[in-house]
Amino acid sequence: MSFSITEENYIKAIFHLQQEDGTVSTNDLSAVLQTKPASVTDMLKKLKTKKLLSYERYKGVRLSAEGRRLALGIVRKHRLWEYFLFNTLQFGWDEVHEIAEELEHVTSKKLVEKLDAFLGYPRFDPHGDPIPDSHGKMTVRQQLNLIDLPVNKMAEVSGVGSQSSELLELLKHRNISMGTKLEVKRRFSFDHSLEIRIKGQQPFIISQQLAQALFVKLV
Amino acid sequence: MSFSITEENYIKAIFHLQQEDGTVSTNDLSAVLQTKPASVTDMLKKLKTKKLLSYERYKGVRLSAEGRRLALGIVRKHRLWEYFLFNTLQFGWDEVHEIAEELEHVTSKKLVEKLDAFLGYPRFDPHGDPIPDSHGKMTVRQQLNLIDLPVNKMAEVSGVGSQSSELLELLKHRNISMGTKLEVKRRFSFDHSLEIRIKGQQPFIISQQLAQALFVKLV
DNA sequence: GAAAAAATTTAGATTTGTCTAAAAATATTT
DNA sequence: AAATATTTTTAGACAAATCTAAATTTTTTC
Ligand SMILES: [Mn+2]
Ligand SMILES: [Mn+2]
Ligand SMILES: [Mn+2]
Ligand SMILES: [Mn+2]
Repeated sequence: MSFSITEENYIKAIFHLQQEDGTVSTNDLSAVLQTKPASVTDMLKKLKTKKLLSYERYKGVRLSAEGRRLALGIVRKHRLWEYFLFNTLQFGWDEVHEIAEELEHVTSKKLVEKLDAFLGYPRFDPHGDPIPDSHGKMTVRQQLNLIDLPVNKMAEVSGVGSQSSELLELLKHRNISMGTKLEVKRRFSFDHSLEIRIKGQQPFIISQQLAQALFVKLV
Repeated sequence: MSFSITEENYIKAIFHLQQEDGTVSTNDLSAVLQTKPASVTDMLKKLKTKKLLSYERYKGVRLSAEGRRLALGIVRKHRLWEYFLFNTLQFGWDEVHEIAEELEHVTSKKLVEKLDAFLGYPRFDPHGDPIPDSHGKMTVRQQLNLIDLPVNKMAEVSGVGSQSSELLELLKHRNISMGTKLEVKRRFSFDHSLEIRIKGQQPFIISQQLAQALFVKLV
């Protein structure tokens, strides 16, 4: 069976929302996909008949095993293309997501496998998110929210919590990117801001919001 | 203004048919695009209102300057992706066209330019067809149909007249590919077959049909 | 230059994915 | 537990791209 780009976008959105919530509501989907709730309801009925998810009126939705498999395939393509755009074509962090949003729908299975091989079977995309392998398995990275990093422990930036261009703009300005080594020097309880020091630079202060959007792993 | 994948496929098909004919008929388009003539008529009316072509009932169709510009952009993307698939990802000759048929619709302008730079600004795709540059200009290669190559003149394969998998299968079997150096040793008027010799191999005979599907340039 | 054949267009219907407005179900307050 | 608010679904409509069947125009044949 094959699926339209629209159907694929729904399945991927449900997959991501499910990570947080378990079951996914019509309104959440409508917000993420920028469509009206009525349209979401129609599509859910359709995807149910295609056995990609379980759905009962007013009860929310969950992917079936088949739906999950499909979602993982799309996420795999999305993240592999992001890796390609960032590492091979030198795109910026903030530019890759939007383009991958289209590339993820290219259907050739063989293309995905060849691209994966060409890139050297990368395990994480430019935002630090894991890339599912051809069986849908992904490495779970034990990463820590920067806000929880103990003082004076050296750590390395390994992920971001959002791909908004606003966040990525700030990170560029602050000179923080994937792999940046840093430690927390001090915590200010007034506004929960943090003083951090990037290896080899002067310390500076970042907001609570920024710290919550960054993930690190100890080194 | 932006265009749907369907609209882009129509514009590209008209562009290719125009190369041969000048003006393009509804039936020709319907054959190439595998749709009914009635559907083609509907789309032509629509593309006319978008100023991509000139069209009058029963008179056939021609791209406008704007339509031509769009077509060249799509052809550029198609052939760059084919080059990428063939040279970077090691796909076979016969596999790249179908995949490029999808990739050509990815919208990012910056992606095309970065891809072009990464590939080293190639001028010909894996089938020997010229790749338009970012201004829509393409190198016209002075190539010769193999059927017209004089006897005992060394030449190099530079293009194929079709991308059917049947042709490409035969070429693979016969060990002929882009850049193969060969000469015509003899011509048989009975069936217009040719005896050719690939540099460093024993001579063998190819059919008229095959010779007509191959383009060469003198070396 | 009619008549017949072929090409093309029109009319009306269908599928997909969307929308608005209104109704129904569920959740939250008081 | 009623009243109110929120969420979700239904009903009916619409644009895009397609189709079939019938009508029209152009081209070819006699
Ligand atoms: Mn997408
Ligand atoms: Mn990502
Ligand atoms: Mn295409
Ligand atoms: Mn080609």
